[in-house]
Amino acid sequence: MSDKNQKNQYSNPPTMHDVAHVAGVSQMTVSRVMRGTGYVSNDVLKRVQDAARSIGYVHNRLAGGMSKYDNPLIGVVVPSLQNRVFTEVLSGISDTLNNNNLRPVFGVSEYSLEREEEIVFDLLSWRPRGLILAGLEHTDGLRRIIEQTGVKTAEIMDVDGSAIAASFGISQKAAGEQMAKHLLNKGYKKFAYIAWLDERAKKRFDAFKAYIENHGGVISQTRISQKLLSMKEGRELTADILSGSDKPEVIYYANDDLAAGGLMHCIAEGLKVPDDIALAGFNGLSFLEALPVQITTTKTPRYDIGVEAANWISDKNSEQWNNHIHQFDIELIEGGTT
Amino acid sequence: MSDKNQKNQYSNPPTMHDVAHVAGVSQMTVSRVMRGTGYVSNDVLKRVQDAARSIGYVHNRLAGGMSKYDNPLIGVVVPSLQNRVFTEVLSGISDTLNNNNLRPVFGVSEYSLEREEEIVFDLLSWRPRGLILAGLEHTDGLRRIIEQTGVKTAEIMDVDGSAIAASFGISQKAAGEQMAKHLLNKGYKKFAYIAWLDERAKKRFDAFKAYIENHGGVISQTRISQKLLSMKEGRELTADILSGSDKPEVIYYANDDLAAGGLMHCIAEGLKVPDDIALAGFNGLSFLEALPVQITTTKTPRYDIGVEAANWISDKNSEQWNNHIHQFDIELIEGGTT
DNA sequence: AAAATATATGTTTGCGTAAACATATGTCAA
DNA sequence: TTGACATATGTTTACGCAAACATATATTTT
Repeated sequence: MSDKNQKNQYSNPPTMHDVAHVAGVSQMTVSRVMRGTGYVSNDVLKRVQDAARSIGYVHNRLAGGMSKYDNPLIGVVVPSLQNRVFTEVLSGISDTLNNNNLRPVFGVSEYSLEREEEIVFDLLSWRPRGLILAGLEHTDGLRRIIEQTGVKTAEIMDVDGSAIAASFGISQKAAGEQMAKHLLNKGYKKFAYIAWLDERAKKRFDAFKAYIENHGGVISQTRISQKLLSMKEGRELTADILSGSDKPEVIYYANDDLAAGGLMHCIAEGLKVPDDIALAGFNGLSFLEALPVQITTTKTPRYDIGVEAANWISDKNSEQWNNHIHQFDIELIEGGTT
Repeated sequence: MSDKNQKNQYSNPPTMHDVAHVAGVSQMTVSRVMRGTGYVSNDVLKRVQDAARSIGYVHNRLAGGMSKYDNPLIGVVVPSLQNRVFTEVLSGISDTLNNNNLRPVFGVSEYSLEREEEIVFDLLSWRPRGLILAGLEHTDGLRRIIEQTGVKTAEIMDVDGSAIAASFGISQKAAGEQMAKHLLNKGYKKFAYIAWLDERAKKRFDAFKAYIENHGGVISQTRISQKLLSMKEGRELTADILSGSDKPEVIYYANDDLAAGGLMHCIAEGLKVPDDIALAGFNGLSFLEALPVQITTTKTPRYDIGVEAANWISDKNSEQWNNHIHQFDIELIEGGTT
């Protein structure tokens, strides 16, 4: 007699039929209770809930919604979990989906479009109600399968390009131009740039560079790495740039971590920011406020982008919003000593 | 003639039968191709793949694995996505699950055990193969449902306590003691502590405090906040502590962000670290390396914890490892100027 | 008091797949 | 030449649930 795993006489794991039997109702009534739809009397409601609890029944969502792309699941693919920007967007997405009783299923593309396509293909096997992708650049195969399956898809971070259905983000182009304009107005003419190969950073810099060069400025040095950079590399590359004889007046960084690293170099070397050298970052991460010197940066509404995208995906009546572009405002934060 | 027999015009969305018809094979053969199991000739393999692509078929995992808790899905619940520690663990989990062809389904508990239970209940409705939870503290209801369903569960971050099946993390107690010992050896006697109400930080501090007080030291001030703290609050609370007359020799922080905030205060005020005031953090986040002064901290293998937990969950033959505790080594990093 | 409506529950059926089993052909050693 | 085994494919069936529809009982309206 191996009743070791046997919780009771019912099937293991228990099904709605088992619950129905215990509660003395039909399986369909149990289904109604579990989903909270249709008419159920208070008496039956309680009996079913008690029965379910007593035999350890857990609702099985795989069985019912087998055919349609309409499960309370949202596929989410981001390039990386190591980058604060994406985890903040994710946080907004996660919170919002929670409020709408949806679960995110995640994938990380590692900044590879091919990987992204693979992951999306895999995620679609769960017939999710929607999909959230980063950026507007995707493989043809990915676009095709999205069109064929008709999954509702939101693209986040970037709005400079054409969306599959809806995009939520900022104009990278506008951000680059705005920063260029601001720094030129401050009287700076000679710039350096530190970044890594990122699609959105590139869009930003292209706009930045064009504006600078069209208005009498010059970008005298650039350091563009193939691999992901963080604060530490920001410090090193800044040291590298400032060690030469051709010193810039400003260094523009692809993100705040790099810029903060640059600031650390300046502090360690006793350089005054922005008098000896001005620094500009991107994102407006909150930790900047804790630094001894406020770095100039562009504040982006990362959490809100996640919230809005998730809300759009959750909204059953938003199909008509197709080809919708939700461009978020950015704010240039001026540097200075705090 | 019922139109059921006339599946010549393919259903929308397409099914394995549709693919089978196009490829001229049986549905079962398509199933074998999709899952890459059993025997399939190269000729058929290619025909099926082409057929699937041509009609835009996407594998449907909801249909087959309807009954068992054995879907290629892992439920993951973390307290927060705003805390770098968890996103790094998540990163390890995500990478490893990817390698094992498993997908994470996420939930965020917001440091609430009740919320955690709700989320787990919801995640189980997808019949995941496994579950990864943070910490060893859970509600009774959660423990019960895990036992009843028999889902393989890994608990991460902490090993000071008893695990449901397996735990992967560090000994918070040992970390607190190690730091206490180190600082006492350095000759410090008077300590302050800055933290927020976190289960694991509390375990650490309890051990830290006990050791300090049993060895002639004193904790003269503490600042314990109810809400999440970051670098900025670290700076403010440090200013607060140092503004009084009863100045400590060392401040121990619950994490590196707080400690870095403290360092920023010292830099802004021209205080020498560690001569005027010593600072100790926890985690060993990589950004510390970029700071002008290396803060003393405890380095924890966050990514690796995620990797190992995910590996254990992925391993079909790891059931026998029940009641397995995987305690990771920690490393005390001494501060100093870099 | 009959009809209309709201509320509450049950019955039948099919969703798309994979397990279990059945069948067929090819290959190789004795 | 036999049969043992590897390879390749097909058939039947059950999985657990929810949609569609049917029925039954209360409650309200006319």
